[in-house]
Amino acid sequence: MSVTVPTQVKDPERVRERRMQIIEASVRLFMEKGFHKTTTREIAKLSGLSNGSLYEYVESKEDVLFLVCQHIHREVETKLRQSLTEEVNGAVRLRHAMVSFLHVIDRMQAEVLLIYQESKSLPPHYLREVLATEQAITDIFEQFLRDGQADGTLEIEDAAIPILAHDLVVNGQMWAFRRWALKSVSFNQFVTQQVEMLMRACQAKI
Amino acid sequence: MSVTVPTQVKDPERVRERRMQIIEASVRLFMEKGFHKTTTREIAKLSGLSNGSLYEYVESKEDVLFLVCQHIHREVETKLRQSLTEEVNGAVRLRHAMVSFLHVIDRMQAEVLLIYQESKSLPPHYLREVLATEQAITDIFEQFLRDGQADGTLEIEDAAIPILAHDLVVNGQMWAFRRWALKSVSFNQFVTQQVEMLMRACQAKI
Amino acid sequence: MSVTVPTQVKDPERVRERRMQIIEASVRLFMEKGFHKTTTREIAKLSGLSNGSLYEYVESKEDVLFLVCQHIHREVETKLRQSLTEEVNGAVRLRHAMVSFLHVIDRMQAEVLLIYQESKSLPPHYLREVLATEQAITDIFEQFLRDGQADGTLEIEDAAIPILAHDLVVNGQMWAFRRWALKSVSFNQFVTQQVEMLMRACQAKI
Amino acid sequence: MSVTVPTQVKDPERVRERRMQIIEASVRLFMEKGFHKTTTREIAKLSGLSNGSLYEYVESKEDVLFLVCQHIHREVETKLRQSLTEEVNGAVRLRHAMVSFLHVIDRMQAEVLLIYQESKSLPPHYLREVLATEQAITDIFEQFLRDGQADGTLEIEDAAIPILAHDLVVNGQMWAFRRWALKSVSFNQFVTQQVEMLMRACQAKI
DNA sequence: CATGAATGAGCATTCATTCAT
DNA sequence: AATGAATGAATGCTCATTCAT
Repeated sequence: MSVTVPTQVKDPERVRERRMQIIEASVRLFMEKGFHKTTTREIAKLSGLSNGSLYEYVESKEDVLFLVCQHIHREVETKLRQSLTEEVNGAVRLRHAMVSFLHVIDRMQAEVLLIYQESKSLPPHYLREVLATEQAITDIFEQFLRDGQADGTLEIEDAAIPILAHDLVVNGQMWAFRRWALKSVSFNQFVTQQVEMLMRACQAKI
Repeated sequence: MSVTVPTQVKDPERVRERRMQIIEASVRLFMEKGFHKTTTREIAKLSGLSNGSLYEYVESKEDVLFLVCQHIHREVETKLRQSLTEEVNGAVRLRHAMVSFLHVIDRMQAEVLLIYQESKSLPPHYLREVLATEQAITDIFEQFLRDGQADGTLEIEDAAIPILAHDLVVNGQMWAFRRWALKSVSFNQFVTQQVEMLMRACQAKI
Repeated sequence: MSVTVPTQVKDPERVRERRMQIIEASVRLFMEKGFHKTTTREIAKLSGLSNGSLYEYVESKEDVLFLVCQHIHREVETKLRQSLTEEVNGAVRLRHAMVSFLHVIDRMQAEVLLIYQESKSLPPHYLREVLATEQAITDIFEQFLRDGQADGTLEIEDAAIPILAHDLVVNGQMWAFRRWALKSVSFNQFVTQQVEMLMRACQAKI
Repeated sequence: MSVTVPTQVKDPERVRERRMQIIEASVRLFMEKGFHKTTTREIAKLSGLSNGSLYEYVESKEDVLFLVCQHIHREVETKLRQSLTEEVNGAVRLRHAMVSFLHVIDRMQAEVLLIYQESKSLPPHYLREVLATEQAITDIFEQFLRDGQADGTLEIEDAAIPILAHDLVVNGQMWAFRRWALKSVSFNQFVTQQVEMLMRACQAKI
């Protein structure tokens, strides 16, 4: 919401465009070699910008990392919210949300992993923002848990809700960051198992 | 198991000693500033070694990171195994294991976080080893799940077991890597909620 | 006199105006941070010009420095000449000139310092011009010394005159470039002492 | 006295040696092209050091400038003090000191000029030190002025003394920083004229 | 075995200047 | 005449690693 990356360039349209190039290039590079092993020269080159131009749209390499994290998070959040339907009751809504979430993560596996691995390299004020977004995603699930609790389709304690919300998110993101261990599990299996597991965990009345 | 870090020094006792110094220094430094922002000079200095000596016990900075990850993992695994009791049935054993695991993670929060954040910087052959240990820890839980399934105290499908084991591990480690979001949750609350949640998820008969 | 700074712009009035903006901005910036640490972007911005426009009125950053030095020198010379009165004899004229000069330097302390510190960064052909102006100022004093020598109110050798003239100028400028050491001396004290000292040095018959 | 430049190297003898190389190279380079236009690469190369080695003996380019200024000042002060003889009275001592000072400046013309032109680029804590040394040199003259005043060989007011001391120093350094204007004056002429002039200014009784 | 000085490739960033619009 | 985005060479500095002593 609040934090923005400064730029020397006045035309906001151009800034958006160029930053998109920068983000796309950086996502690829950071995935391949990580943030630290990627040089600003590589970013510039793959963005189709000159060394100097890169720094017209960004003030530091860390700005690039933030731009990337922010972009990914926005995409995750947007896609997640898009697929949220107005369902009959809390339990069903939660189940749908979880399924949607898993699909988003599957499609954005590499990006989710990137945030997991590199966001710690952000300077504090950017990190705060990224964590806030992470929390915002968690909040979505928290809401559904409360809904289900309220309409009686989920049987959970108040105290459990925030923790459960994090469990939901983390168990979903696991598909990205424990990929190495889940090679033999198909996505469909994963979805089924995780959803059923979580429904049991919340004692869902279907 | 297999992978070892080469050294120039013959006396294995001395190697063990010196590496312990290196590990202790590095854990502190990596926690404070991360792997990339820590210099080998700092590691040497805090280890009480000279720049050159460091490289007698290690061939690269990445060797140090591996030593650190390995050490932490060993400690986690040892502590976890120590606290595993021979309990009556699978469900109870699982519950105890989970509680123990959470205590280990609580005591080693920073170290667990370190592995989460830095292991990606390991060269492939070291990474493989670290992931293998991670899997070994997961396997412990998998075994208890199977035990419980076998003796009927847990009601779970075969296909769910590997995924559930990862859920258990990840939901525990969450205490370390989502610390920022769990500031208002006490450790006891966390333990209670997670354990109960997982028991429900496994449909444990007590 | 001779050297001029090239421009792309035809209308000389506009050139004068814009360059005045450039000079004013640059004086401030050079005083604050020095020539080398001031960027052309800063100059443009504070001048109210765009990056590109700056280069319509100037061909290089060094042109700006020259413009600044020239402007300051002109002001010094003008103010000095304005306050020169037609006095009875050489000694009195010299004394008046010195007093006037010291007042000019006091009022333009920062500017005088700027020339002292930055003119060395001028390209040779500009530097020559600046030194010529510096000499012109010295020449004013030289003339009064000769006048005094001629009318017998100063008792000095021919050979001493050029050196004495420089002494006068330098002992005056000292107020600017040794400010750090003269913190505890008031301007009036300084004037009195320097003037008396120089009168003695020239063996002035009042 | 107080301020020292940090180094990574432990052996103080080696530090002294290497820094001497650095100073000699830098003096040449700074004289030729000025501090800002000299690169650390050039300094390293001419010092016979590698890029990296330079930074074992120095922490920044500005450290080099300080080393250079300090070295020059030390040499000036040493040479000046060496040539100070214990003469009969204040006036004679002052005269001798002035002559010695002028010879030092003549021999170290370029170095004196360097300090005049570049010391402003020093970071504040170094600049303070350099100005302190400059003051120390001035103090030497101040002492002789006081001596002469005390023994009656100089007829000057108390208030005049600090200013006169600065005049002496500045009128001497003029030989270096107004060289361009004194091309036609021989050193001997300069010495004679300046010394006589200053003796008159102090109303010296021989 | 230990030391610590030396190395030099590598990196993020800056900035005077140009030029298409 | 004005604008401001683009350029890219240049620069100060870092740091993992080596190696002579």
